[in-house]
Amino acid sequence: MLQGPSLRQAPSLRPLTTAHLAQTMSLLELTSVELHQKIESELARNPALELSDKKRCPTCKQLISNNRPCQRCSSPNSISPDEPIIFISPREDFYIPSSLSSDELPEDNFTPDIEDLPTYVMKQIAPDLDHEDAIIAAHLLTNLDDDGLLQTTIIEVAQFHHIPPSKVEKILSQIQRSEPLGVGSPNPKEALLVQLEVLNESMSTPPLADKAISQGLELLSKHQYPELGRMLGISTRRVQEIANFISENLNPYPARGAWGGIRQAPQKNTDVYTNPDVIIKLLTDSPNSPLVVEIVSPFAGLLQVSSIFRSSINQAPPDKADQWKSDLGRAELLVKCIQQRTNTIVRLMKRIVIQQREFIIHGDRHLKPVTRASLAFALDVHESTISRAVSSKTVQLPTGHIVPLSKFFDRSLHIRAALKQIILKETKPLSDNEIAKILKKQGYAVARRTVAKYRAMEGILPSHLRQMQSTTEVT
DNA sequence: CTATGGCACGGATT
DNA sequence: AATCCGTGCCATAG
Repeated sequence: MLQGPSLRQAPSLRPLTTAHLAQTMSLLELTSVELHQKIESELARNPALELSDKKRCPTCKQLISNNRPCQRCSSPNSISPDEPIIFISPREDFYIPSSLSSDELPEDNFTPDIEDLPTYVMKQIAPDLDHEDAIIAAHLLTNLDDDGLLQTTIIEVAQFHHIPPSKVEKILSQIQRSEPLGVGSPNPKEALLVQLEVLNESMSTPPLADKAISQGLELLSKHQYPELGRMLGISTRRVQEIANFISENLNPYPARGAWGGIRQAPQKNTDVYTNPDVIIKLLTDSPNSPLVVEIVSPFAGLLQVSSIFRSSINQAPPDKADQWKSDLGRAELLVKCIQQRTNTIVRLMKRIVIQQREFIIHGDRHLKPVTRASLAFALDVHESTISRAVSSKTVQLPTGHIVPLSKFFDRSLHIRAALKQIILKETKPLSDNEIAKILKKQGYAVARRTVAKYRAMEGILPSHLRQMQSTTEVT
C-alpha cells in the first residue's frame, strides 16, 4: 500500500469515486428506454435494490409522500411565464406489459383525448368501402398496436374471411393512406415507405430515400451513414440529408405522433425515432404560456436501496458476506449515478428551454445557434458531459414531432428554414446564386455552394427541376 | 455560358 | 484526435 500524501479519504473510497464518475458518464449517454432496461435488469439481479411504493400525484406525476396533492399542483399561481415548469416523470406505467396496462393505465392528460384509432381511421375510409370490405377493414383495424402497426398478417386475415390476399392487401393500402399516414403497416419500414410515397405526390423528396429505407433502415437507425452511403453509391452527406428528411417528415410509428404514447419493449433502441426522453408542451394554447418540460426518467425517485437489505448486511452468512457487500455498493452507486444523470439533464434542459423558447414555439427559423461548448461553459460542466447527454436522446416538441436533442445544436437550421421559406414564396424557380443573394439580405451570409448543400439537405430539387411541380395549390 | 454536384481542404466543434 | 461543416475549385449537364 502506498502512503499517499492525501489522507482526505479512505483508500477504499478512491476507486469508488472513479467508478462513480465512469458510471455517471455512461448513464448519461443512455436514452430513457435504455436506462429503463438497465434498471430492470439490475433490479432482477441485485437484491439490494428495490422500488419504493411512494405514490405519485395523479395529475402531475410528481412523487408525493402522503395523500396530500403535490405542491406544484396545489399552487399553480407560482408559475411565471418565463420560467419553464420542469418535472421529472417516472413514466414507468408505460412500460408495463399490456396485460396490466389495459385497465390500470391512468389517463394520460398530457396528450389531448382523441377518439380511438380504429374508429378514427374507419371514418375516413368508410365511404369508399362496401359492406364486405368494411368488415375486412374493421378486422385489420382491430389488430393495430398502439403505434398504429399491424399485428396480424394479410394472409391470416385472408384465410379468416376466405378471400384472396390481394383483396386484403388492397384494403390495407387504403388504410395506410389515411391519417395518420402509414397506419396499419406491418412494420416501421413499410410505414415509412408509404409515407414517403404519399408525400412525394405533394412535395419533393430526396432521391434514393426509398432505397435507403427499404434496404438500409438498419444502418439508418444506427446512424451508420458512411456505410449506407457506400451501399447506395452516394455520399455520406447525401445520406445525412435523407436521414434528416426522414426524421423531419416521416414517422415509423404512425399513431405515435398524434398519440404520443410511450410503449415499446425490447426492440432496437438505437433509433432516433423511438420514445422521446424529454417532452415539451405548452401549458395552455397561448404561445405566451409557460412551457412544461417533462423529463422521462424511468423509476425516478422510486428506485432505492433496500433498507432491509442494508440493515441485515451484518447478518450475512460468512460465505455470502462479500457478495452482499458488493451488491450493496453496486446498488448505492447506481442510485446515486442515476440521480446525478437526472440532475444534469434537468439543468441542461432548463437552460435549453429558456434559451430556445422561440424555436420551440415558433419553429425552426427561430433556433439560435448555440454550441455544446458554450452551453457547457454556462452550466459549468465539461463539454463532453453535454455531448454525452445530448447524443442519442430525443425530444418531443409541442407540435408532437420527436426530434433528436442534437437538433438544438444545429448551426444552420435557421438558415435552412429561411431558405425553405424563400423557395416556398418564389414565383419563378430561383437559382442558388439568387437564393444566396436573398439570404444575404436577410442577414445570412452564406456562399452559393452552401445554398446548394442546404437545399439538398431539405430535399429541395435544383431550380431547373422545380419548374412545373407546384401547380397543386398556393394560397 | 450558367447552374449544380463532387471532392477536398482548413477551421471549428465535439 | 476525430468528425463535422462551409467553401472554393473543377467537371459535367443543360
